[in-house]
Amino acid sequence: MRGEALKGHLDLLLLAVLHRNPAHGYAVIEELRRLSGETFDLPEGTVYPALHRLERNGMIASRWSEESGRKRRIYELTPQGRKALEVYCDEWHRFADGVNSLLREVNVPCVA
Amino acid sequence: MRGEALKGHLDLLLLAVLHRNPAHGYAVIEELRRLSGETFDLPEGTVYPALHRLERNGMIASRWSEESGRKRRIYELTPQGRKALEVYCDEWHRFADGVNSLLREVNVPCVA
DNA sequence: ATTTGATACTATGCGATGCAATGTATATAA
DNA sequence: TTATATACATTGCATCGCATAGTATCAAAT
Repeated sequence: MRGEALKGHLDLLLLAVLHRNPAHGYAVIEELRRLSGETFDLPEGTVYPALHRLERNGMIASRWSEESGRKRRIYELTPQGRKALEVYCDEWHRFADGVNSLLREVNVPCVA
Repeated sequence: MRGEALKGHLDLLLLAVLHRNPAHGYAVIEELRRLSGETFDLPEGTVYPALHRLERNGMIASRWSEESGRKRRIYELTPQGRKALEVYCDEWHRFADGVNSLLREVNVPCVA
């Protein structure tokens, strides 16, 4: 997966994962990989800064957790984040419909 | 449509439009709007530099055309561009499948 | 005849973003 | 005790969409 493909859709993915369950950063990465069918295997340098940004913007909130001596920062959606997720989800569908519509119209010869 | 959503997918869209027919920049913008169901209404500042970049990378080739006194730069796919289009198209489908898979799994409440 | 709007291209620079790279620290298994 | 997986954080680069600004032509409206 080329990196640029993700741009502008990462927030949707992260909010979606956290909508399922509150989780810490490392778990988010794993869940993202698992739930996307191994499609998204994001590096920490991508996910951690993005989580910080989402928290800074009030989309998610975090608390420290210490289970079995391990420090983890647990993130969960705020009400605002829940709303944003719906908006992003709508935008995603309109975007995907637009691309698919175009590809259908021009009859692009995909390998798949 | 948020700008960032487009990132990393613009080349696919442009190559797809030019796969249908050779066209000049302005026409590409109109075709893109029309064929996407009015979803993509891209500014010139987005499309022209992108076309230049695609030409620089050997994906498309251009020639000047002067019909009815109007100077236009007509772009068309190169063989390399045709190949890249197939690759991008594959990547798009994997990407979209990944996102849709995730959204399904987490049961995101889209408005739509 | 002149203004307006659509057509058509070019170039510059900003802001946002994904991520490679690097560093720290702990738990567990070999 | 060495290695591996877990877990977090930060810095800076490269890329990219696009706002902005500028030039020029043609058609239609005033």
